[in-house]
Formats: sequence, structure tokens, C-alpha cells
Amino acid sequence: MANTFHKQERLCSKKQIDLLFSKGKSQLTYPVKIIFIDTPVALQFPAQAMFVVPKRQFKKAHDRNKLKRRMREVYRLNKKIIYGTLQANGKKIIVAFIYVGKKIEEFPVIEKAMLKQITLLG
RNA sequence: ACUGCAAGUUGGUCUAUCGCUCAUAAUUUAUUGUGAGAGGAAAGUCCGGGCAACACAGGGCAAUCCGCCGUUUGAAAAAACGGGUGCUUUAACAGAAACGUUAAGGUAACAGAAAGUGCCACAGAAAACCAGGUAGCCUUUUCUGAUUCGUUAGGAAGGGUGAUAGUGAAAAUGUGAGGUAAGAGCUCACAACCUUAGUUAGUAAUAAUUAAGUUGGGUAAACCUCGGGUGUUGAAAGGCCAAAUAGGUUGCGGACAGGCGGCUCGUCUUAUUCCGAUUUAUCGGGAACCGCAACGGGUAGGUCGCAUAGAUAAAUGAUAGAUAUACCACGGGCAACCGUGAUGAAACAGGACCCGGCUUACAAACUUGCAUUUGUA
RNA sequence: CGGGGCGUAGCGUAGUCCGGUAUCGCGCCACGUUUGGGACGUGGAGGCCGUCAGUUCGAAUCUGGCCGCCCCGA
Repeated sequence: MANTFHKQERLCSKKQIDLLFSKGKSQLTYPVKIIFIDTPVALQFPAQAMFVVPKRQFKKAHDRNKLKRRMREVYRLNKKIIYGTLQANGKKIIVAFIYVGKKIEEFPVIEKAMLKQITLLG
């Protein structure tokens, strides 16, 4: 499978996001928290993902951009882990990755945390 | 040379792999190819404009912004250059000192305080039309003492005075002469400042000068006056398309109906209300109610607005490597510096309708100016 | 993206319009009262008024630039 990350794999629908934050289940591995839920909507890919960095912690726009880019890169390179199990079970999910750290972590730290999360999700 | 401060310019480059957004071409219609893809401040949102909707005869009031002069640039705000005036720093000259002259800088929200109103704490007699009397100076009356009988010292009450002292951030223009009991722009001369009217120089601000008048505290980033400007709201502007539900309008229907079981029969629900007309049990004219359909406004949403970057939970990234510079370590050299090694972009910071200005942030390098210290000649 | 407001003692506030002395309550400290504590009474300390400049004789107050916080418009 290619390591692509297309528009259809991103979570853009406001209704889906509201559903996710009101009823989704969450788990935490510092510095990243994830919220996920099964969805009945017919999707082209097994999962849709979104990435959140709170403005309360990071006031500068370029800091938020940097963290979102790092999280998105990790997801792009490792999403095949969960795609395999999801396709085997025939389920579709939507998921949000929220950065809860107080300071900007380097790429390996975020990668380690998110790999653990993705493995648990599978 | 080093360090610090201020101003200005620049704000890394290249390769590989995997990816992102938009445009475009091809076809297997979701892939491939090609092209483009953040800043000097994209930031703050402090100004000016474009653009859009609404408003708009003309004039005034209110509110608010701006304010020495000229030239250039600009759509405008504004900027650059030059000049004038005030304040101020340094140096030189001159002088007893103050004042001053010249040169080189710095700085000014730099129209008006002689249209009016307000304010100027404390201190001080008085903080401002007409001033005032604490000490002082002068003088009148009276009391006491001394007396060389001319006066003189002290106390009390009254008057004059704006020179001196004192207070204050600031005290009623300064110097000299006349004048007076003592004094006073009270008078005069010179000087200063201001107003009005001229003359000369200058495009002008302004400067010099003449005449007449006058003595005028400060504050307009206090109200205000004068001159000039400003319609309101902002892309959440605005245009178009347009679900479900509930209103609106129009049309049709309201038993020749609908549901359930069963298989051509059974059963259940319902048969509306009011007004009107007459042939009194019909008509179907009107209204209400119910059902269906269409139309229209409009919400969610979408799309245009929208760009030689153009997204909309918002793209320009990640990893690996090479390298200029800086920094670090070691060695050499008095020093500038030279050599080797390690490190390998690291400051401020990310478009959201678009331009122009202002303000603020900023590693490192380079340029210019100023200052301190050290070394060498 | 646009608009509005607020920063004063440890906490909550007045004073800002119209410049000169920074106020009140709670809290804190000391003393008294009580066997001791609380309550009460008396006295006291604690503020470069968010920050940097400017105007002024003088700025919490007036003007400008920054910093932080809060609210409104879907």
C-alpha cells in the first residue's frame, strides 16, 4: 500500500466531528490523545483522521503548523497497520489526534507515542 | 582590532526517497506526466485606498481627525530632500558677569493665550480685568523715656508705597536718569516683546527696517477659536443555486375513499362544521377544517466573490546526505590571522479579499556612524 | 476576520471625566482582653497605580507605542 494521504482520508464533515467529540471513546499516551468511534457512513477508505493542536497551549501559528505536520507525517507512514485489521473486520472508523503536550516535542517522540496509539487502535 | 549602541541591506544552496494543494493534458476514471506553490515583517490592526451593499437636493449643527514653508513622488494617507523659527548640546571668540557672535550637531503634536471660559496643589501679601501689605521704607496722630530744647529711641492706632527681602516651577519687561516724604512706566532715553499699517529681500515660512500704539505670566497632548478633511457598514460585504420541517399563495379532492385479513370475499375506520339558495332534500355559491399537488420567499448546505500561491478542520512537509558562514576544541603566530577536527540552518516568524504606509519582533553576515577599552607602529 | 472593555496593597474595589493628598473592606503583624483559642478593642506595616516614552513646574489621571486578560458578532 502507498504511503499517501488524500483528501478523502481526512475528516472534514462538521456533523461527523460533532458526533466524534460527543460520543467517541478516548485514550491517552503522552503527548498525544486520540478520540475514535465507529461510523456507519460509507467511506472510500477504512478510516478518516483529523489532527488538533490547541491554540490555548501554542499561541504562534507556525508552532501549531509544525506539530500538525509532524503528527500527519507519522500517520501517513504508519496507517497501513490499522488499515489491515479494519479491512479484515469490515469496520469503518473516524479518529482525531489531539496534541496535549505543553511544549514542542521532536519528531521521534511524537512518532513513538503515536505508534503505540495506532497499534492499540488496531 | 575587539566590545557595545543606532541605522540600512541580505534573510542559505544542492541531491535522493516518500508525500501535500492548485492548474493543465492524457487515458485504464483514479492513476500518470507537466507547470506553479508564504514574508520582510505574511504579525499588530494604527492609518489610507480599491472592491461591495445601503444612503445621498442644498445649507447648517454635532462628533472626530489633521496643523511652520517650499519642491518632488503618490490615487490618498504618507515619505524623501531643502529651508525657516523656537529650545538645547559641544567647541571657539569676546566679556567682571549676564547677554552675545560664529561653527558643527540634536530636537519640536511647530496655527492661535491681544475672542471668551476654566485651571495653576503646597508655600507665599498676592497665581492674575479692577492686584495686595508679612517684613521693610516713608509719613500722621498719640503715649512713655532721654535731651545740648534743635531733636531722638521705643510702643499703639491710621495712611502711603510697589524699590528691596522672603515663598514658589512661575511674581506684573530690563537698565539708567528725572521725580518723590518714601516710591512707582508716574515721566523720559535706550533695549526687549507684541499688535496694526507700510517698505526692502525671498515663490513662501520668515528676516531686516520705518511709523503709530501698547506692557501682554503659564497652560490649547484643558474647553475652545481659525483653516482644511471625513456618508455608514465591512468579504461573517454582496450575487447565485437550494434539502427536511413549519408558515404563505394558488389549484384539486373530501366516499366512485383508505387500511387489514383473505383471494374476489369479509371486516375495520371515516362520511365534517357553518352560511347561502331554493324544487325541503337537493344544489354546490362562499367560509372553516383535513388530505394531495404546484408556486414563491427563505434556513442548513453548496457555489461565485477568489487572484501568475489560493486553501476552507485550512497545502509548501518528513527523513537521509553534501556544503559557505558563524560558534566550539586543538596547534602555530606579538597581533591581524593560518591550519586541523567536530557540529551541520540554528533568528523573528505562516497567507485567508487585494494594494500602499506606519508600528513592533529578529540569529548570523556585510556596510555606515558614534562610544569605551586594549594592543601595535 | 471585525468590534468593545479592563489592568491600583496578598484578594476584591474607589479615585481617572475636570492633573497636585492613593480610599475602603477582608486578610497580615503587634499589644490588650481570656485559663487558652475565637470574637471584640487599640495601634501598625504593606503600593515605583501593567510597562516604555512624551506633554506639563508636577502624571494613577492627558497623549502615543508595547504587554497581558476578558467579552461580543457564526
